[in-house]
Amino acid sequence: MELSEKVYRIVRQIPEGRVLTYGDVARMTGIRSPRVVGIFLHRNPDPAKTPCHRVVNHIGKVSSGYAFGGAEVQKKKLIDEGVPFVKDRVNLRVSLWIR
DNA sequence: ATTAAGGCATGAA
DNA sequence: GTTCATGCCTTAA
Repeated sequence: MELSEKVYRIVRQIPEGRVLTYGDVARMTGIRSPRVVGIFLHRNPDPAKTPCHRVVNHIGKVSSGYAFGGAEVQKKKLIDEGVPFVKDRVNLRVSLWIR
């Protein structure tokens, strides 16, 4: 199985209103580099099954390039799901999905 | 089967 | 808050 599928699996398991960082996803998938995760999410995103909009960088800000249409959409979706945005940033302490 | 290139987030000072 | 440097995986020929 390609690691990319693993990444998507994890992302799919992210509950609504919660987010993860690329680094966390990388660790869960066993990838040694978080950048690969970002590449996967940007390259082969499955809009219907892969909520890549729930993946943000370790600062809580949405990463560059959004497969669904734009970072604004991603931000809006997150807010819509109940993720509090504070000045274009998410409170990872609160919204970060833990296991 | 191998080589080559591309593209992205993290950590530390 | 900023800047610098790094490694890794996928796809294509």
